[in-house]
Amino acid sequence: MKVRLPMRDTPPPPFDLDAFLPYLLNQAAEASSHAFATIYRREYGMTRTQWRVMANLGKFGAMSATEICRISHLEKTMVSRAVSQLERDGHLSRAPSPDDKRREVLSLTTEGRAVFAELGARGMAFQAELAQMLGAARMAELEAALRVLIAQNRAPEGED
Amino acid sequence: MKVRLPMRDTPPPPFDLDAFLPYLLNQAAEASSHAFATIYRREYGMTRTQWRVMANLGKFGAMSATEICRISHLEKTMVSRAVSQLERDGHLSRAPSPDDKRREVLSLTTEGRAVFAELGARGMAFQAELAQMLGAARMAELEAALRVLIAQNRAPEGED
DNA sequence: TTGACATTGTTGCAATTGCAACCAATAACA
DNA sequence: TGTTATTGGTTGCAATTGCAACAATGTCAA
Repeated sequence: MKVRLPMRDTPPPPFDLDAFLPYLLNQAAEASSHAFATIYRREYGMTRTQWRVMANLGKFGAMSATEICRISHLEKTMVSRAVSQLERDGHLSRAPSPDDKRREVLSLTTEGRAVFAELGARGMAFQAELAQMLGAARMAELEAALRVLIAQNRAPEGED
Repeated sequence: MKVRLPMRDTPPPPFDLDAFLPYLLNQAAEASSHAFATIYRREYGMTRTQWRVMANLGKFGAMSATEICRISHLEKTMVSRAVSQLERDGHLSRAPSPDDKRREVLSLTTEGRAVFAELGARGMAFQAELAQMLGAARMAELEAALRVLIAQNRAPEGED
């Protein structure tokens, strides 16, 4: 049986990066996104930012760049450039807002919607694969935990 | 009771970026790392890569840059530069490997170990806060799920 | 031994990023 | 009104990134 011996001080447990949650999250994010990122990069010539802009327009319909910024938590510079490229590639079109001449209403073109439909379908298939790795219960738990972390740690609107 | 009506085709469920696991993981990673990143950036003038290099040297002791690359999954260019900066700032020192004149054995200086001890302690405190947000059970579940995703999705050594 | 190939770490360079400055349009308000 | 502040979006520029090329060293078989 264990006896409590007198000791000067307990050595502090060493920090282990490989068990540090932000690091694990980052590694999991990179690993899990890799295969899908390859699809929209190689097959559609899109960057991650372009894909996110398209995904938001695909889900929510027409909206302005600033709204996309708020929803997607992307820098407005990146959104501006992604929009230009998506427009150049015929995936979206801009329309001046009638009531506010500063705004531009962005919406997917027919071709953009087609690309979104394809990528969306493949995204859901991909997600199904991930769900299979974990099992449905674990997957749901994971999603819930991630939402807690996001809600509690998200920087409050333009901090830092 | 629901009756199966004849229909042309069921509308496919739309893709929702906000429920896409890679996206959620990325958002959770960014949100959860933000506060801690601020610490090593602002208080120690270190980048994320520098912190990771230091964390690995702190845990494993002396090792070469290439070994750090393998462990941390960082590009060798970034490691090379991070090492230069850490050396410039007195956090680590290089020693030529006696048996292989190409290699350099890297190790933290006394000062580097002190910084690692401080940051490590704060990292563990930070992790404890995160654990409190989720509860111990959820936290353990989360970690397990992340390890599964990493193991199953990690690109097999220099793919792409 | 030599010659082909692999490995370690650095650097050149082009592409990406992000902050700040900017322009134009609108809102707020004295 | 006129004046000032705010907002939507773009662009300049400096810093960061990452791939490819590189020099130096090491390995191994002919």
